[in-house]
Amino acid sequence: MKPLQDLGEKEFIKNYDPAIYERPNASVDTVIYTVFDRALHVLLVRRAEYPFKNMWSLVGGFIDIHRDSDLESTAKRKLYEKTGINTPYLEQYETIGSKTRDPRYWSITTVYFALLHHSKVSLRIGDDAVDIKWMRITNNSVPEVLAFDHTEILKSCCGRLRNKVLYTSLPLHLVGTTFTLVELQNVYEVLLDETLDAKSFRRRMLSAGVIEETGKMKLGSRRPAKLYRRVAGTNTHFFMRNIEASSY
Amino acid sequence: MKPLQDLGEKEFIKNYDPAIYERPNASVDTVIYTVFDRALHVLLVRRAEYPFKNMWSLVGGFIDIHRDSDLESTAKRKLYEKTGINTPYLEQYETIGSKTRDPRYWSITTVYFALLHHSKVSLRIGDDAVDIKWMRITNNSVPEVLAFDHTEILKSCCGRLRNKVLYTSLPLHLVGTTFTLVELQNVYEVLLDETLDAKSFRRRMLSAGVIEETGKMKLGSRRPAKLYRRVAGTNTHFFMRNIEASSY
DNA sequence: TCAATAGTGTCTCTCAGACAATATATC
DNA sequence: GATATATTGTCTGAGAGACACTATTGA
Repeated sequence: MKPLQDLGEKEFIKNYDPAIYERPNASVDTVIYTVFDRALHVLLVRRAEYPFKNMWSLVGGFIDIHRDSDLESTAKRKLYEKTGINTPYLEQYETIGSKTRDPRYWSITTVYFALLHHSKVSLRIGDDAVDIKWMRITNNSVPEVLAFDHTEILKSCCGRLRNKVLYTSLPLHLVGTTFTLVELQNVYEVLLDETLDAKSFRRRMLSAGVIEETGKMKLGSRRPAKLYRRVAGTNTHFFMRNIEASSY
Repeated sequence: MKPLQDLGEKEFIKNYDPAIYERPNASVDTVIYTVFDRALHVLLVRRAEYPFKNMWSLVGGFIDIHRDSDLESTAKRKLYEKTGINTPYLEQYETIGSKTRDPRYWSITTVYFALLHHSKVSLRIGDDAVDIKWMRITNNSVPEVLAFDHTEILKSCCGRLRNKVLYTSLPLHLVGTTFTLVELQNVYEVLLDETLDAKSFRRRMLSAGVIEETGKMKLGSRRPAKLYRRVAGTNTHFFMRNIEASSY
């Protein structure tokens, strides 16, 4: 006869009652970025309920252990509810967990950030919010006090984004499916809050092998500009050298 | 009289019963790295209980909402239990959460990695393990199947470490409090699995301003070598250019 | 033809790689 | 002095910045 302390794995799991331990509450928040009007914007919702009722917060919510198969599913579900977008660029940023960040309980949130082109978005308020808006972020400062620790999270996440722009092709996800190099450069400039040299910028992007000509031109300004697209199947490019931003 | 649906924040929180929602179970795992015998090593413990009883796993455990004030506290507590070290270099790597990664429940784990010099460590088995060991990692391959999804986590974490070594001064946390440049170079070489040019390496490290001479020498080989230390109060240095590893 | 915007030519600078050369200890 | 290890000198090359220059359109 097996001793009690060695019931075997299946038996152990069957008898395991998770409710006997007090556990933190887990949620997911996503910093949804887009660029328009020559500025970085973040999607915020105004909370419908306590705590922090009526305050603006990041887009997020609890993990629904029946609907969500993994963490990213939670992020995508909430993001889809608010924007109607299914497959944005989504990257896990960090996880914050502490006894004090939520007045109700020991709380964990895993923060993602999403990059998307605003043209694809149709904003929906949903049932956990009373309002939704794009908040303009200027000079890396967040002009509004958000619910929970979201102000802090947003600030550090913007720092991370800004930093990654120095050595990656991430901003490709903030322009449309086709774009001119000037448009792409503008996005880089907005994120870095700094003007870039056109020649260096184009050399860098074109030699990275992440974009290709569509053969079409964008008209409407003076000289028409070549339209590019992302090369299908390429991942984010990591440059060997940073953009040497003057203010760093 | 206030309507029921607007009791106010304090009242709302007082009446909030977290147990009515089914929640994921949250834990923290830490990939504890050190370098000796010209190889990267990771600390593993052999699990005392189901699930995955007797299998090797990363150092980790549940968040104790009464003892741990935040996520990093959990990581530090478990790390201290196993190594006796209080203040290693600790960096959050990623958070994995899914319905399937733990056979018992929807499970989340936040993964940290720690860098330390093995001389400071005194291994202790603790009460959730039956054994503990440094596992040698060769050529970025993990030679053992670990509990849960820890094999996968360890592999990707090693990739991240290796990558960060190309553009940061992280390996400073893998050498002793004083060290020679040759020792530091050796650690870089082990992590990158590649020999580096001494002149380039020294130029890079010395111009970064993160190390300083102690004035002492390390004897014992042929020509004595200058001993350096980390400059107090400096953070990890991010180089503007990567080490141009030949195999990438 | 002019103004505006797109796009190029080309010089310099910095820092990584390559590798020969030098320095300082023990034997 | 021979040898092993630490450390330096210096040339080359890639890719970033600077900036003047050319190209292509609409008005």
